[in-house]
Amino acid sequence: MPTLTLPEGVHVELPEGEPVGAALPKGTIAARVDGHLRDLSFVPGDDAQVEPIAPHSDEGLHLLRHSTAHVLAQAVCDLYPGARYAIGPAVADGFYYDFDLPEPVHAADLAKIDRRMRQIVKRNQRFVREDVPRDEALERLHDQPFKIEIIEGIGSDADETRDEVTSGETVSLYSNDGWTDLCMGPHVPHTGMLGAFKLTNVAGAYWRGDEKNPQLTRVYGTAWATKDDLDAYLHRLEEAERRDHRTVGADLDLFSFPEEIGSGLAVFHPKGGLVRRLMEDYSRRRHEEAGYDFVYTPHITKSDLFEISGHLSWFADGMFPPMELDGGTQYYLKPMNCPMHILIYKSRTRSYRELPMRLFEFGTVYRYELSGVVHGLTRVRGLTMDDAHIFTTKEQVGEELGSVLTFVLDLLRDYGLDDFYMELSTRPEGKAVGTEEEWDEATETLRQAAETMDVPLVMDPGGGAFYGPKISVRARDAIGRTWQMSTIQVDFQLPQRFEMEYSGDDNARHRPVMIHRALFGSVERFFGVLTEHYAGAFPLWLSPEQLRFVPVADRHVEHCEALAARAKDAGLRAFVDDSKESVGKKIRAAQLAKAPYTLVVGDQELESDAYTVRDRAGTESGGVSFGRIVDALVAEDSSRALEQTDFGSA
RNA sequence: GCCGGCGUGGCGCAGUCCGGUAGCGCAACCGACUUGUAAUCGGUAGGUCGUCGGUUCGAAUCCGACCGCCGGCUCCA
Repeated sequence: MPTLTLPEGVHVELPEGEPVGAALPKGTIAARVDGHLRDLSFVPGDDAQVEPIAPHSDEGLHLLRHSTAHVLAQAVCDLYPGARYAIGPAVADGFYYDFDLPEPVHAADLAKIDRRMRQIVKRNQRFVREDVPRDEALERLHDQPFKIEIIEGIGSDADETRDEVTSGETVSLYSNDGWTDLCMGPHVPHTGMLGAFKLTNVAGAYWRGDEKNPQLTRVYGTAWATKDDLDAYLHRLEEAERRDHRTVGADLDLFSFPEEIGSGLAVFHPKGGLVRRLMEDYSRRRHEEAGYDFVYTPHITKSDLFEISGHLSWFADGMFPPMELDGGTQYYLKPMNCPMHILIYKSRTRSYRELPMRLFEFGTVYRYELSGVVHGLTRVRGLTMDDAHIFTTKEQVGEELGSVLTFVLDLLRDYGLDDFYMELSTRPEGKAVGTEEEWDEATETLRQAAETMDVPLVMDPGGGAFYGPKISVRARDAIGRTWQMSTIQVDFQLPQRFEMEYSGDDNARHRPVMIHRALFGSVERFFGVLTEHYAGAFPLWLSPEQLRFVPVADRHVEHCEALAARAKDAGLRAFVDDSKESVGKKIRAAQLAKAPYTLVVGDQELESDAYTVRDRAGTESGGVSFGRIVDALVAEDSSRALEQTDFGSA
């Protein structure tokens, strides 16, 4: 009977034929053996280097979630005889399992499946691994066509799952209580180690992610190391729901999507329009200071333009269908601004002295997004890009990219986002124009610029646009979600397609390089993200309303109006709530409207000219003069502060 | 586009399974109260039940198509 020595000095005896995991110290699941995540029933020998995996670690959670997925499949097979199971991996925050079922599963059925899963958990069923020849596996899973398809694919050149555990000669099966699944493992030792899980929803998903394949039923769940972790996660979900820009947008009267206009086409109401204008105005100001020139271009164009650019051959499906004139000429709504900006460049011959040329436009474009993907303001069919195209010489690209990145991060911070990472997306195989050398060069230029920033960089292989690689800036919001914000792309292709040129100092003609960049991406989407980031409580400089007056009685309205006029003279957005409601009700209305500051004005204030400031948190500060309030708010507004002013307690 | 769910006054919902011509709360409007930091009281008005078609003596309710929304999948220049 060999003995295994774990790093923390724990000795484990290996009973013949028993999984080691069961004998591991409490809180330890599976292990890392010689650098590989392993099922301890297959530890190669007692001289192996074994590190226990903590349940809270990424690997620990992965094991937990994948094992819970097995239990889910087991429960579904019990409850739906004839069910065929496909794949069930761990994913971020949880797991899913895909099934082909004899009858549809509805959200209401999840409770039933959950109960069955908990029975299985209670029985402490061992996860037992067997490595069997392929023929035997095919026989044992003969009524599971998806598993057969996977087994037949194992070991082939296209198979990426192959490693030294799944050799191709044999395949590994994991069984508990007679239910068997094809699986690389590893798993937790037994089902009793699971429990902090919850089935969350049921949805359709294509087999192997291909829309040409049949659609399966996917059951999603979340699983955590402890009940507290699970509760914390569910709480985060609730918090995200509370911040949902679609709800907040309706509650605060910011925007709507009238059905009569069409799917994915937003209208901004006065308050939302004001916030949007404040966002745009600041962006314009900064772009002007950074040397951008503002241009305007039409919304429709003849098909020629997008034939030259290549958009029509790659993205015709994503464009609204053309309008055809009598002569047969086709006009399209523009899905991109770049070709229009290129034509501005091409309107006359250009000199190297004019470069870099930076053309900026809040350009409204239309994209025919599939009906199922339209989502609030974050995925729409009509959107306004804060789009700029920078034309540079080849020599200038590196430096320009560096300053663009600095500019972008700086500006995003002003809007209140400061936790970033960058993603470098490379050539999409089979969906790209230009030579591999050009792509390598453009990618390398981007990488070098990105590496000068003090922000982490991750790779996104194959994620680039058809004309060039891109850097995406991703930002984490107030509750830790990441959003793709700005994109910066280097493009050698469109300058070629449009035969762009400039005269160099050598009196020869040269081809400029083009940088595409959008900071908000889409103004609508950025608006939605900020709404969720702030949960509707925008910082003062972006708030549609800054100071609200609540008169105690009708006789105080006049004084409030006078104060509001003073505030407006100082450049503040002030509002008097003269509705005939109780003070309590008006305070409540101000709070629900996320008014940054509220002043209740009654007889006391008329006499003393000292006010009690109520902020969004409901904190009251008394005895503040109106002059001081105005000065403080003007300062908070102009500094674009993210925190509210502290007036101190009275 | 695909799978599943859903669509009832401005908003949130009940009624739909078991057809018999709509109800609640908030908001709006009117009146009383003139109010001190998160909801004063009373009253009034407002809906061809997403749209079109079908079944039926009769449809919010059953069937079909379309439009739109929600959760995923696929997609995202």
